[in-house]
Amino acid sequence: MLDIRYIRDNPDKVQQAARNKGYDVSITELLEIDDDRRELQQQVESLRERRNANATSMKGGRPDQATIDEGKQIKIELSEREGYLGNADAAYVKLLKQVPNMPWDDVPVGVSEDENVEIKVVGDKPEFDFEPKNHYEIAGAKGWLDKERAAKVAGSRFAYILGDMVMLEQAIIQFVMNSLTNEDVIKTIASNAGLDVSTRPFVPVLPPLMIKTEPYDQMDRLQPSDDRYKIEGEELWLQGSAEHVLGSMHAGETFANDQLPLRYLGLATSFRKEAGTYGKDMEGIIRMHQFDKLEMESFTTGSDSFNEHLFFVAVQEYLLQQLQLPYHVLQKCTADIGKPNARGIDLEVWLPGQGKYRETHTADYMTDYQARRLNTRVRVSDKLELVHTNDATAFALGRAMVAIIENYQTAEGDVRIPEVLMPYLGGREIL
RNA sequence: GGAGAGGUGACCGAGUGGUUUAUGGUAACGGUCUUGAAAACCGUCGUGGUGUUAAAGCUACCGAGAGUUCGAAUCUCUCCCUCUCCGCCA
Repeated sequence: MLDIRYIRDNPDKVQQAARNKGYDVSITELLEIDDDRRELQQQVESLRERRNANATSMKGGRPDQATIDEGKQIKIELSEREGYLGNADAAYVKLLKQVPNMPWDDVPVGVSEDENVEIKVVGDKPEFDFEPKNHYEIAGAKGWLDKERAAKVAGSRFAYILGDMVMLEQAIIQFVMNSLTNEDVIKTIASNAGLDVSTRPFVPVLPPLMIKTEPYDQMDRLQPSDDRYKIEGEELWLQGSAEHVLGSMHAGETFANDQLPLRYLGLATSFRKEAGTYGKDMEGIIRMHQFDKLEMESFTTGSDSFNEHLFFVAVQEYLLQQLQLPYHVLQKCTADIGKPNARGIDLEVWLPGQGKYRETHTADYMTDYQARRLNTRVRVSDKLELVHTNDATAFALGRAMVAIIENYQTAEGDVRIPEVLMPYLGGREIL
C-alpha cells in the first residue's frame, strides 16, 4: 500500500505511474473519498468527545436522568455517523489497496513484457557437435521424470522426480545453503559487484507452506487469487512462493536498527494453479503446480534497500556464474514488474534444448509498499520508520535442473555435473 | 477432535461497569549526588489517526472483530493464538 500523504501531495505522478503499470484506478476518486472520510471522522470524533464528557460528568456517581437521556441522544447520532464513516473507510481502503507501488526512476515504461530491456549478457552459450536435446527427453530417458504416473495420482502439471535428479536437487540446495550462510562468500559477492552493503550472511529457513488470508493480503500477493490454492473451509492458502511466508514473518514487529539487514534464505515447496496457462509449457517441468525453490528475502532500512536489491541481483548472478550457466539480465518494464514492485529484474538462462532464454530468477524491490500494511517497522535513531523489503529467487530448483541438464548434456545423453556441485554428489563427474 | 486455564505497555504484573488521563515494579534515557562508578533520590519514558507552519487539542488502541450500556480493559458473542490434560498421530 502507498502512503496516502504521498498520494495527496503527488496525485498526478501517482496517477501516471498507475497508468504506466497498467492499473486502472482513479486517484481523483480516491482523494474525494479520502476527503469525505476525513470529514466524517471529524464528526465522529467530536461526537465521541461529547459522549466521553457526558459519561464522566458525574465523577463516578450515578448519573441523573437528564445525563442519561443526553447520552442516549448522542449515541443515536454517533451510531449513524459511524455507519457512514465505516462505509467511507471501506471504500477508501479498497481503492487505496488498488494503487500500485511507484516505479523506480530507471524503470522503462512499457505496455507488456516484450518491452523489458536486456541490460547484460553473460557467459558463453555451449556449442554441441550434436543436436542438443530438451531436458525432458534426457530426464525421461534417464528415468528421472515420470509425469504419466503423476497425472494418474495428482493430475497434469505434476511430476515424480526420481533417482539422480533428486540427488542433483539436493546438491544444489547444499551448495547454495553453504554459500549464502558463509560471510566470506557474501563479502566476495558484494565486493565483486562494487556494492557497499552489509556482509551479514543469510539465515536458512524452512517456513510454513500455508498462509492465512490476512497476511497473504497484506503482502499484496493474494491476487491473482485464481493462481492460489485455498484450503477448503479455512482461511488458509498454500503459499505460492517462500516470499509470501518470509515477508509476512515479522508483521506487527519493530526491529532495532542493528538487527537489520535481516536476510533469510527460505527453502520451500511452492504451489501455483497456473490457471489460464493450459497448453503452454506443457512439456517438461518448466511450469508445474508445485516446485521447490530457494528464495531470498530481506528487511532493511529505507536508506539501504536499493543497494540490497542490487546485491540480491549480484547474488543471483554469482550463483549462475558458479554453475557456469549462460544467462542474460532483463530490466522489467512498468507493465511487468508487478503491483507491489518499485523495480524488478529477471534473469533468464539459455536453454540449448529449446534454443531460447527462459526465466529462472526474479528480483523484486518493494520499498515500503508491503511493510506499510504488514506494519513491520524499524527504530532508526529514535524514529520509527517502515522497513523496506526485497525478495529474489536464489534458485527455482526445477528450472535450475532444467538449465543444468540442457547445458551440460553429452552426445551420449548423459549430464556432466557442474564443478561446484561435484563435492555434493560424492565427487562424481557425470550423471 | 474433547475438557479446562489464559492473552494488559519493551518486560513482569494489578485491575470484574464510572476521577483508570491503565496501579505498581523492572529495563531504558536525562538529572542530582560522586574523583569515577554503584546505590539512593528526582524527572522522562507507547502507537496510529486527525489537526497545525509548528504545536495544543481531539480520537482510537488492554489478542482480533462484533454487540450490550448514559458509560467497557472489565459484561455477551464469534474468531485467532498460547498453556495443561485426554484422544489421534510422523
